[in-house]
Amino acid sequence: MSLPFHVASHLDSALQAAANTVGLAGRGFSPEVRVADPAHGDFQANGALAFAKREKQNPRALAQQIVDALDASVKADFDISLAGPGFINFRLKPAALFAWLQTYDSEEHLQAAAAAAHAGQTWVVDYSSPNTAKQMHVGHLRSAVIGEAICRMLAFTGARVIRDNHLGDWGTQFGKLIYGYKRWADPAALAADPIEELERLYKLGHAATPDGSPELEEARAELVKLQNGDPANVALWTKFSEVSLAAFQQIYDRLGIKFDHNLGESFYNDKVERIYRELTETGLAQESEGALVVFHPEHPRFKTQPFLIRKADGASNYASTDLATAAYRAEHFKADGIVVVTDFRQGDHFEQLFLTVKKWFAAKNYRLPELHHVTFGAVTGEDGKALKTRDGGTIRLKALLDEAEERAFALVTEKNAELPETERRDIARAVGVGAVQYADLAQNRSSNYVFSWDKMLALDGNTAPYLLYAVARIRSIFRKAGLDPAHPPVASASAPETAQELALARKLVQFSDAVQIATSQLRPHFLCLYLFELAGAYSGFYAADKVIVDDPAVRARRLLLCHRTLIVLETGLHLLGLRTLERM
RNA sequence: GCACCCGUAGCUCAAUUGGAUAGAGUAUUCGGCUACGAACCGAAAGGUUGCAGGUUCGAUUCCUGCCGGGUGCGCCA
Repeated sequence: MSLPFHVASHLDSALQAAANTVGLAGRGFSPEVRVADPAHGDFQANGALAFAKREKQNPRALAQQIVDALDASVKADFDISLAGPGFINFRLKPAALFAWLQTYDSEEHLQAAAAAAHAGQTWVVDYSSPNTAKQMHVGHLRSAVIGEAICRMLAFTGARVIRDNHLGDWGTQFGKLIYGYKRWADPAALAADPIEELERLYKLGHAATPDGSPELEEARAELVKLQNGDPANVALWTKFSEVSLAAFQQIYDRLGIKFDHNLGESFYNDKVERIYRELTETGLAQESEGALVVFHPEHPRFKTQPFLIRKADGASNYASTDLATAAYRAEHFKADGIVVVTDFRQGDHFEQLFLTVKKWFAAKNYRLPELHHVTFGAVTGEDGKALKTRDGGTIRLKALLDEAEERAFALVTEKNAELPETERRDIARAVGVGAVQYADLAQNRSSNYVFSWDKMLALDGNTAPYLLYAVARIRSIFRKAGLDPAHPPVASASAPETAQELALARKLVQFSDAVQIATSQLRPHFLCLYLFELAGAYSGFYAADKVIVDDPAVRARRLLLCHRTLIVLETGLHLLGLRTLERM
């Protein structure tokens, strides 16, 4: 007996087949299988209700018919019952739970099983995307953290993932920066903290070039020289990009992020002529007040709110480069899916962009990838307002991560003073940064996110420390028993028996469902919620059932559960971008 | 003015997209370490899901109208 990885879709197919044998084929019956409240079962099928309503049948009788026709293997694996107006409830029998746990016995095997979802597909994920010559601040956190988790989930489910950092590395601000740089650059400061110095020079340049001033004309001239390939200005611009990327990478290293490409706006600067030409010749774009714009007549708002793709002065803007970017990703990377992770305020822009891309690609007969704008809400302080430092300044990402590590270090030292300092520092890095990442991922990304040190570093509740603690406790059992968790002695293990063993096993089997829903909706919080529930089931099991007991059969049975919990927790946390620990 | 997001227990959040008695954590009150990490576990209590209608076997979810908060709407990205 062996169950497929994704039990819910297995049940879905079985129910569909059963429905076909009782004459429902081709009549739009859908089983609607989902994870159930434990009070009712492990999985439930709701499809009989909707179908019976539409066909004016008795839903309960219909459900009974379908259940009767189910394949014998399904009846062998599940206790099946009808409830209420026509719910079909499925509860996995212990032997079936055991079979599943035996099969999925490592991170590699879990991944191999999950890889069917996006096998053979290429997905480009555009996230983080800071502006060069500027510090990364707290506003950049969510895109980086959510984007990386999405990359990992897509890769885990079989996709070839291309991580593309769409840098803001082009535009009018560089004229002012070069203007400031040429007058006031401090070589020592530039060597010590280049971004800090570039920000200072930009502010000076900006202040020195007010609207209508001759200084502003000079700054514009610097920009034109840059755009025309002036060697000195191009060299400066290149230097700005290089030092910026080096600084960004220090942040990315701490967050476990490594981009495949840094194709910023500058990369698309020379690829916009084609956009103007093709959108004009397909009739999508039109001249309006000297600019080139796209209207969408079928849209209530975009029929009058234009999508401006070329400014009246002939210059490109981010609509033009984003259109070129979509084409490049579709053609050069052969993307099946494109995900752009930015805050919700850019919703209008991407809605217009995607509408335009769909019409443009259709008109030219280009293959259209799936297009997803993954949005998220603002990060606020506990007062509900934008997160700021005490004196009202912007919180830098580096400072935020430093503080997370310091707070975590104080906690680890308080709880585990006997560990050597180097290990406590290492633990603090994983716990502190992990707490920041997890707090961001654990809540539905569409709402605003209230930033609270105390909540994210709490050791109970849906937090990184709670999950990392569960991992550390499992590893501790193996360590104390002198066992290698990579090779658990579980050959003589048997099916789960106690209430806590069964509850834990049931939760483990639902991992596939959690990955599926989090990935298909590009919402990592579904995975977080699952991992929290799994860790809770493990803690309940841990408190009730001692693992290292004399009875070899009981011991093997419980070690198997410990081991499978360990791999699922670690796999899940790695998918979220967190590092897991041996001790904490 | 038009549009989008949010509004759920005192607080911070879930609710698998229309399913069963709306769930967790926290705070409060009890109980549990001579068992592998008590950084834990168990229990109690806490709700007119912003308000008012509507759709149907069933609504936190969909529709309409209000009320609050946030955000966006031609040459920044």
